[in-house]
Amino acid sequence: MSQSPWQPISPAKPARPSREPLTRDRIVDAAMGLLVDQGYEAVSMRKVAQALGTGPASLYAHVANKQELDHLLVDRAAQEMRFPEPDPARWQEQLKEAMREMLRVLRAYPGVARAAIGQVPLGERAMLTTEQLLAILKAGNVPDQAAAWAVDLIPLYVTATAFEESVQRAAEWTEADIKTFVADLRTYFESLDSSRFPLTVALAPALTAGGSGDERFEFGIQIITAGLASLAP
Amino acid sequence: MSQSPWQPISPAKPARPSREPLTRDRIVDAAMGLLVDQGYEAVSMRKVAQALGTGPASLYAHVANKQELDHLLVDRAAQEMRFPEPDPARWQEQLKEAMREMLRVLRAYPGVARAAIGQVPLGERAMLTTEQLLAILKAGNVPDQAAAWAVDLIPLYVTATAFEESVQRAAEWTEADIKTFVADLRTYFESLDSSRFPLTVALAPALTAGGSGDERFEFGIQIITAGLASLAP
DNA sequence: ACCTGAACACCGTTCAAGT
DNA sequence: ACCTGAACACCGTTCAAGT
Repeated sequence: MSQSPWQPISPAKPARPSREPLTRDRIVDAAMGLLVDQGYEAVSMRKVAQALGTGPASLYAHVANKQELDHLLVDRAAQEMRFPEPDPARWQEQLKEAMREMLRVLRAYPGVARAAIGQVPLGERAMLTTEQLLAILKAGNVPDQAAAWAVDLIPLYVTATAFEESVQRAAEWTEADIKTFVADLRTYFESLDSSRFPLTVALAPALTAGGSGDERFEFGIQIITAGLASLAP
Repeated sequence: MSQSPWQPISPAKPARPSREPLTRDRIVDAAMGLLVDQGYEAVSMRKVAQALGTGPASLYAHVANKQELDHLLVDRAAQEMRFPEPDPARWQEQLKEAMREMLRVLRAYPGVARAAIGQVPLGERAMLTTEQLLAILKAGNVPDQAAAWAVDLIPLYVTATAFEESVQRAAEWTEADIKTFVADLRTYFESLDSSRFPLTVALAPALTAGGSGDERFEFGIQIITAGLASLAP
């Protein structure tokens, strides 16, 4: 080492703001960091800029606007999804595995679902997930038009599910809070006027079952898979 | 007329703010008015207050917060939904009719879907729609647990669909803008590297078909109905 | 009890000015 | 070309003070 280790040649810097130039990637990194440990609400242009030691205006040289940043977050998450190799003999189970994988990643980044909802996924990585879903559907002989609409329906369902969960998470509910809420809800349903709400009263236990969300989700992907299978020759 | 027509007995008022007392209903009326002619983004506590000739703080005596106002808007819309009388012989078609009716109303109040997404519908009118959906499913002999989860899945799908549409509407796209966008999208899909995106390229026409949304929605409700039917004995 | 003005702690985005 | 400070036009919510 010919160079002094305790003092670089370039002039001293204000310690904090590492003077690496701003890039799209650094902005997305910072935004993802905020999202993971403070939730989607914390992902504002101002807070992202602050995390990078600069002002909000600086971001606009690299990102068109907040919406584009949202798109980039979704694409970053899509990157982590891993789908099975299409196998015609197992396509229905594989479709379910793919949907579970999508939900797994959306749960790992709570808040990404909020950025993704109602968004046409045109990022490169998001489009690769579409391609892979199409491959599984084609392996199952689902007709082209049905497959095309299915790759719209599937992310819509999975994202909406993750979004619902993230709303609860944002309220910082613990497992116990949810349990209490579900129990209260059941009592409330049972207490309704049974001449006006006969089925809500009678089905109160079923309506409040599957609180964790996993069973509900399994039901949903079962419905979608069975519905698609009914269209395959 | 014993009273001077040009000067009421009570002291002159600034013409605009009719001094009817604030009520929940008046607040929801004003919010709904804003939502209908300026979109969901215009529904802020401040703008609603302004429309009522008062300040934002005044609303908090009648409405807990913005979230509760959102719930009230959803319930107001739910009130307009009309469902068919359950008929065991026609339950599948009736279920589709019910979903079309839900979408019809959500489209009539563009923006309500944004307030409804990820929200457990606990308003009285919203719960009546749940009750009526349950009735149709029970007419079809769908098992209790499946029916219970279905009344979660169905509004989730319909609301997510309406939400997607409302995002486009909020961007103030005309019919022609959408046509152009879809055409560009198709060209884009076709131009992709077909070794990485073989199916996206091959299915480009199918992926961009059904731009109006009606065909896509019919596909979705067909999938859901068929999936549920597969669970009925 | 209901209403209000003013304040607090935030947003996204733009723009002229700097380097 | 990239970055910045300051400003613009907004948010939801709270609170002490009024009637």
